[in-house]
Amino acid sequence: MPTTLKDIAAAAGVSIGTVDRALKDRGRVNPQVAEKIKKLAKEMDYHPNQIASGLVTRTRHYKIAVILHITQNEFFNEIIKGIRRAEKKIRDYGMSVQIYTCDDFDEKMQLSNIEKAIEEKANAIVIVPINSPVIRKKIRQLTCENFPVVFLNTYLNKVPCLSSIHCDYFRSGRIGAMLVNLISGRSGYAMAFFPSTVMLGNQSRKKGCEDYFTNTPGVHLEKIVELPNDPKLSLQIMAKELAEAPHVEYILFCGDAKTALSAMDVAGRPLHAVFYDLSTETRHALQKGHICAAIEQGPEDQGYESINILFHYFLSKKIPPKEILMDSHILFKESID
Amino acid sequence: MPTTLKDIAAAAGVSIGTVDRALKDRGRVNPQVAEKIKKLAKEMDYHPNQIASGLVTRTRHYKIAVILHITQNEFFNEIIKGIRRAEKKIRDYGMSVQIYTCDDFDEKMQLSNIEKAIEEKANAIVIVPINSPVIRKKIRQLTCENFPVVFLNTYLNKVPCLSSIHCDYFRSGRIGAMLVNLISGRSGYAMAFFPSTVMLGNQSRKKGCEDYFTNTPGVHLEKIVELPNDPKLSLQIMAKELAEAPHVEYILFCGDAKTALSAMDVAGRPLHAVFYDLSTETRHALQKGHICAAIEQGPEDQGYESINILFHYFLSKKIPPKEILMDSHILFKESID
DNA sequence: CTGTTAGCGCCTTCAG
DNA sequence: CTGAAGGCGCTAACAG
Repeated sequence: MPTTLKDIAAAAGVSIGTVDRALKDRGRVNPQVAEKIKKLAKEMDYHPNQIASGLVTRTRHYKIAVILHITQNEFFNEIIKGIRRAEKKIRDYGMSVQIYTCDDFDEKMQLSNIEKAIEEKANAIVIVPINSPVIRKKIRQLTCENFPVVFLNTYLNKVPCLSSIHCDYFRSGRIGAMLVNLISGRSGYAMAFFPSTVMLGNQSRKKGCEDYFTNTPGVHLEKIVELPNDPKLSLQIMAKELAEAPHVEYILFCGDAKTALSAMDVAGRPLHAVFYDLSTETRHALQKGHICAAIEQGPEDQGYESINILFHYFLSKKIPPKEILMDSHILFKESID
Repeated sequence: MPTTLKDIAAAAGVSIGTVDRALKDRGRVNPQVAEKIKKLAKEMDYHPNQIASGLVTRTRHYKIAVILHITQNEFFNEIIKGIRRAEKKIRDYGMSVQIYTCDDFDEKMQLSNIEKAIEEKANAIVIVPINSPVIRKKIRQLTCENFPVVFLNTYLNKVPCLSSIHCDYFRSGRIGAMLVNLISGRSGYAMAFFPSTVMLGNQSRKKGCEDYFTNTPGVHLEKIVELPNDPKLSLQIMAKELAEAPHVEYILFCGDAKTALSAMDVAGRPLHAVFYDLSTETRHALQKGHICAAIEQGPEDQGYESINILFHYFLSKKIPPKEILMDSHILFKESID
């Protein structure tokens, strides 16, 4: 049977109140007594019972604000799924989650969402930060005031935060490149289409991709095309690029799957593709053999983990790692049938 | 703020005790009152607070016995890691885990371990069952007596249990086959080496592999070789098979990685291989490019989940799914650098 | 500086 | 059939 505060109190000949204060460094306790208690706790292998603490924590009603950078898309629906799963768990501990959505990449709106969250007494913020001066300044300020901010899915350069959760973009870029090389049989021509590098994660992924191709023989990477956030425009650009480079047979794509599938259709020639993320479309395309592989970047896990670290932070003042990298998973048709 | 029993009691004008009895169907409560309470609970969106229940459950000291089929190996060390992780979590709830190891595939010893566990008042068993009549009979009997038994990593045909946790062997077989086909550039000759089909999971994996090759053009599968549990003997067999089929360039392997790497070395010609599981050796071989890919079959998750379902079973009488399939993950050099 | 106690939500036992 | 009360381990407020 695990040791409790009561056990230690009995062993030390003091009250549980004193033991609690000593172990949690809440002061107001004779240093020598505290020393003795701490030693005893170690000897008796004491670990605080988290669920009992949880019952107490419940009365404090911690609120977590989740601030997105867009209204929604399929990738973020997955992230939200993870957030909801975490929410279910932390509810028993009296913690709650409030999600603030945003017109796509509207920095002013994101800023006002931050302010609204603070007004509404949020105790922490999970944010998909838009890379703009106002947002950067605001978050710097919050972190300075010791307000916990967690970056989700992407991050900001030189802006401090409690923790930053995202996939390993660089590695993800290398994996994508490797897969294209593999499906090509290590020859021929490939083209990569990546989203705007305004989001820093995308820069990193691009670098990973470049790193692989410059260091590995095999398929030749014709170019990396950066696509805008607008689907129609993206489709045009993609179609044009593919038309202008008829020797390209292999594609690495990150963005809205529907767009890419249309562009491939328009191209009117067999194209072998690797897609990032596993939207419904991507899943179907994979099943039907329209694309060769997909790289899933753990959106659900990211969402869950962003809430989970704040849960532990509130429950036991546990400082999370500065950066948490989630795994990417490689999927083929055979993985999902 | 989430609804509590107290809230419902107040709303219904009865005591907490009555509400509790009504909602948990513990009887001894006026049917009409019970009806009213249940309706109220639904309306007020009541969900029992798991951590509060946990504090109470603590006094019951549930014990889970984990019964392995071997002393240890690297794959099972990972499984045990997952079990330990789960143990940490359930300790607060007054539950404990005791692991019983076994001389390799010694059915008599496994049987006596089961009996020992029962004697020592285990409330549930997680077992990697050896496929032998005595074990099958014993487990059938236990399940008949409503004693919770969970199969871990493998299962027994027509032997009922509370739940069975393992990877999707058939799919895992298909994925391995697909990877070999992919790395071969869809031509040439391959050979597969699988462990003894005494463990039913291995049968399934083999079938998945055969299924893929009979339905997919590309590399030709020369044969599937079943390896014994003995490393030295395995090495001999593997070396012999590879020597007798000098045209074979591609290998799919499941078993002790060191054995396979030695055999590949002995063969003295370039061989491109896909290995199951991610032992230290496999990881190194992957990093150094000695093998092309690995398929990780989630041992850590399996271990964790086996304990976790019993945790929920004890905490809230939640019946787990009959079968829980864990994901396999595909790994290349780029996934682990 | 230290001890005592109420209470978090739930479950169980014991009275009524 | 129903209510009251104690207790799980921990925290915090208060009394000493």
